[in-house]
Amino acid sequence: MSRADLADQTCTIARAVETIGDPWTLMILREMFLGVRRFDDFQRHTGGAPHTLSTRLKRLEEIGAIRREPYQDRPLRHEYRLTEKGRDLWPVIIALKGWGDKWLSGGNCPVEIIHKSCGAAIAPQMTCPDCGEPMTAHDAEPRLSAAFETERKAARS
Amino acid sequence: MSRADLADQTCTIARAVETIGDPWTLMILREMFLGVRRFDDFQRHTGGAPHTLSTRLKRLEEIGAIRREPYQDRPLRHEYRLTEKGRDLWPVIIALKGWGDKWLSGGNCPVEIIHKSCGAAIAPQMTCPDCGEPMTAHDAEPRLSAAFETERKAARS
DNA sequence: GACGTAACTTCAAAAATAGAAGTCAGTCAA
DNA sequence: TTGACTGACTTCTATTTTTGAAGTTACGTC
Repeated sequence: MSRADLADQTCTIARAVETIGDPWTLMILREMFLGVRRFDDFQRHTGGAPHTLSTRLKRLEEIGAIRREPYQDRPLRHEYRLTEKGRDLWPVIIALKGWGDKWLSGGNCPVEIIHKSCGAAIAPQMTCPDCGEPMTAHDAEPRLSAAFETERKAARS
Repeated sequence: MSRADLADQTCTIARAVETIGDPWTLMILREMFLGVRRFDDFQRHTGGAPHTLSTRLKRLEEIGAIRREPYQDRPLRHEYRLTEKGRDLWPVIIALKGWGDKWLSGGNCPVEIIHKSCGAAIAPQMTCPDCGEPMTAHDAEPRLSAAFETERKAARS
């Protein structure tokens, strides 16, 4: 099975992974949340090869996570901006940052997140929207739909 | 710059991306959070090539996110289990799931998360640990450390 | 009119992935 | 005791992807 076939799976995690779960796409998203919008800046800050970045940006545009907008005529130049769909990826980047800060930082974390409304520098947390308690893997139990369960059991290749 | 060099960056997001930000690693993690522990089951459920999965599992073990443990002698067989470092990746997978459910599901999401302590089927949310409010990209402002800011400006290649 | 800039595209070489087949240490059934 | 089967891989080759350098286009500037 090739990576592209993950998009056909029932599981929405697999689809999300296929769509944005590659290193360079994630790096582009990091940059976008830091306010970067232009091709050359993506290159400078991520270090990715132009072709690689180009394919990723095209893909993100195709799926509607970013849009390409002119910021000047003569010569015509474009910049990339997050759409709502793209901005909704913020928790993914923040979750990666949270893990990186805790386990890979060696003490210093170069980017702080400020919560605008309360002004605190924070590490955002996953919580239960129902009872408001913070959650970790221990507090959660996955429940598969009947159809998905059947599909998984059928997977004997 | 090759993908591996992301590990040397100051930014902890880049490091996290280099470590676990590839499609097959993420798929393995999804499976682990669903309770899968054995090589052949990773193959069946992710569809990844054995060699690809093998390298990813080795890497995850190297960094201490999973450990390989015997579950029987004669013949000796091993299974993979998440360590604390690995379990801490739960928010990453949940964030991907949240986005996938919202934007790619086409209505039905095959896996529900049950919050054990309150019993509700929920979509975990990023919140500010300081004031307890739910957060999105709009509510957050990144603040770069002085050193990191300098490093970024220096990146004119 | 030579140089610079932004946003790419094209190209060849190197690296990674896919899928099939093979390996190894054992169990189980006839 | 031969032969099939299991689980967990490793090896192999063909294909695909990525890298990094160089080229392109359409201007503005000195």
